[in-house]
Amino acid sequence: MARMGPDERRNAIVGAALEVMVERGIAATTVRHVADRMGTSSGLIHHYFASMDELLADAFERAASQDLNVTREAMSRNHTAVDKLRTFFATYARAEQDWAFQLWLDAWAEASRRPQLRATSQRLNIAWQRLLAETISAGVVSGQMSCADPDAAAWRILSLLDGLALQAVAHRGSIDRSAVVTWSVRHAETELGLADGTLDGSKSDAAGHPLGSPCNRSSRPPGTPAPPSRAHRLPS
Amino acid sequence: MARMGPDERRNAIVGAALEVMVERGIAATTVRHVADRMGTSSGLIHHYFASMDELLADAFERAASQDLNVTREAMSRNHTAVDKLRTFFATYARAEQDWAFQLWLDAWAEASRRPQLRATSQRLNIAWQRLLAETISAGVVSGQMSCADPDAAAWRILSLLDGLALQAVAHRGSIDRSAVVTWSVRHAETELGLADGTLDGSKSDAAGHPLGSPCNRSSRPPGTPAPPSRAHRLPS
DNA sequence: GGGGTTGTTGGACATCTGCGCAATAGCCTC
DNA sequence: GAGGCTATTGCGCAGATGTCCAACAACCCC
Repeated sequence: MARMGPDERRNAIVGAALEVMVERGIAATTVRHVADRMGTSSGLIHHYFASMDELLADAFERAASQDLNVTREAMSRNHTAVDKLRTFFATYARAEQDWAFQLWLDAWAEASRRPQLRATSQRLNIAWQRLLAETISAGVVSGQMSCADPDAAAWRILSLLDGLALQAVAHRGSIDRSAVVTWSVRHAETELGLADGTLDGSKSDAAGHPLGSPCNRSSRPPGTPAPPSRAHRLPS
Repeated sequence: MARMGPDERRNAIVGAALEVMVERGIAATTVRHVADRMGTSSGLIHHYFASMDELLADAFERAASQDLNVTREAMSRNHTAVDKLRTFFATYARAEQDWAFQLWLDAWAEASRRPQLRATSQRLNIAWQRLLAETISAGVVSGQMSCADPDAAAWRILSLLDGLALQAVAHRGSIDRSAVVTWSVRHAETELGLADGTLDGSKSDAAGHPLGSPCNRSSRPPGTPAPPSRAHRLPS
């Protein structure tokens, strides 16, 4: 209906697609659902996106890169590698927000059959790993931590986090949710030669950024005005 | 065409479904594909399975429980907990066979929207964890290894394995395939207070079962006569 | 061999899929 | 206000989807 400029419209489409993807899953998201969500025709979507794969990849990128940027920015406010790592675990969203991590699950599964989505999810996964690896490297240089292979350690820390979150999200009840982060933190401490408790979230002595809760990023699915409405669509 | 008894036919359907699931992914498997694969009509499938969810769950169960049983059986041929663990890593298939692990990826992603599939994948995931946990417990009792919480350690070891395999399968090239098992083994050794190299696969001193390669289970997708054909359908 | 049981067929049903295209409607410039 | 640019429509296309059901055919028992 409302006539928009190309950038604005593209943005609106990506936003609507993201909402649908959160509700129905990446695999079940269709052009018509996205169009209905925006209140426009389905032809419009194909005017801006050459294929469904491209749209899904762009929408996933928005959700995932936003999470990454929030964490990256929060970490940049810390000065020492240990503080940065503590912030990393404190702001790590995937493990805490089902809708965001379910998106990752969908992306990993779909990756083998949607080239553009795979490229995006791989790029972002590597970005997460590099963020960790660079922090670890800095910590080694500064002498705060010890690690023979920061690159490998980063993959292990991230993979344990993902593997545990996977169980918590896909199989509710198998693993206590708090254990996902607790265990990952403990593993990181061991891996990096840090004393037990060094990376625990409670002692957030970093700069005075107002992190009320451990989850500081967009705590609701995109476009969802209030949490209750999501409970309808995604009954736990 | 050929008239079969109920058990035989149900079995044939599950087998055909599994082939299609491996080729096209769980989400893209349809009744007609399965029927075509068997050379029968599509109506026949619904005569034996009330819904698609039920069929997918049964087929996934066959693939996953077979892998579990092979590993369990191989481990039972060892006498010490350390030997059992070594066999566990040596026969762990998910990390090595893309088609099997891709099935797990699909199942985890689909779990939130297919109740029966979720129940099955959760049950089997827990079975894997218990297999590990019980072995660790036995090792602690025998004094071979030390571990304050075998149950939690089992989840961590399994999750790191899954998290690493996830990257190797979904994002080919991110992680060296051999690192998936190597890193997991090292982590398990640290977690259980074992000396480095204790769980390495090369020193397979167990009973004389003919394990030519580290992968001892069904090394090809179900129903696939030769590996080359899979390369066509699942280009790496 | 006849009759009943039951595995199997093949298509109907309504709905959905990604994609493309002519026609339309809104906005900006002159 | 006229003209042109372009965002947007609305439907068509060819095919796929899960589910259901009356009809058919193969088998076994009597």
